[in-house]
Amino acid sequence: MPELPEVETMVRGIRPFLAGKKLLQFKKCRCKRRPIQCKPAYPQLARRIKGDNIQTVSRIAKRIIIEFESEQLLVIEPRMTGLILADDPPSKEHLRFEFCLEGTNSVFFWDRRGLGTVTLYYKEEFQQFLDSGKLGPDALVATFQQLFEKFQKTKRAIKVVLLDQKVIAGVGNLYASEILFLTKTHPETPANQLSKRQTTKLQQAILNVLTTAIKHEGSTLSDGTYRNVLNQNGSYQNQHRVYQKEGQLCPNCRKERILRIVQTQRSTFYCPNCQSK
DNA sequence: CCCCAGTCCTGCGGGC
DNA sequence: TGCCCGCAGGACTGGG
Repeated sequence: MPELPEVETMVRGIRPFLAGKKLLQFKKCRCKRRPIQCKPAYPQLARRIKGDNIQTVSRIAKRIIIEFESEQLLVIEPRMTGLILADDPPSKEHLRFEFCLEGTNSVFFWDRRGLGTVTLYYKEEFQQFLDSGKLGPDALVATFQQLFEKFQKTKRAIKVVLLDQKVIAGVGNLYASEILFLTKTHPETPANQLSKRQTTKLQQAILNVLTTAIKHEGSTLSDGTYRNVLNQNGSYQNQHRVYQKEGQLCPNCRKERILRIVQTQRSTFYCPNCQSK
């Protein structure tokens, strides 16, 4: 499940294949399944970028941003199982789109569950979206002050708040548990009960966990879905301390076992000893 | 406005 | 052995 580190790894991987290249065609693959959500609808979307030159490839939170010379932005959200591949895809069955490029290999968007989305914006239109506040600050640049102000405004559990993309954008279910373990914070702690000192620690842990995960090219879980653009596994799953470790001894205190609870229909993992209320 | 349950989707694994 | 059901969760929708 691509979160910020996995999407960052994808972006770094496809940049050499896409930046500075002419997009001959953005081709929809023959796929019998329900098509990926596309705005504007295909083929209008493809028509607007056919023959356009790709200038930059970047990332905001869990979104991939491909900027064209025409000042349009193609924004890809991989969501649960979407992958960008510069290699042969794992199965043709779930191929969704092909970037047909001039003088180089194709790049593919592959998505098993098909929950991903593709949206084409005009530059100013995307800026309006960013200004609307629907997306909070990117997790790698969010400041202590931004976090503390938003935490103060809600008594929702901190784990739930970390997943709220309006508060901080880029953290997903996996990294939220890992981050709270590092700061020894109970996941059910009301956000407005976090002190300035605890919030400072949390902000540092967010940076620490996400940048370390980027260095390890993200996490490939047991379902094996996430791969980098060359179809290789990430390795941060080997550094996981609590995520999917229910029943195992806590790697910190080595006394208690990791618990799993459900918060807003999502699993949370924590150590009841290290992360006491 | 705030918050949460439901929804989309497919593949896997447990239980019978 | 094979079928069925529940579960995985990112982000959006609707309703209390």
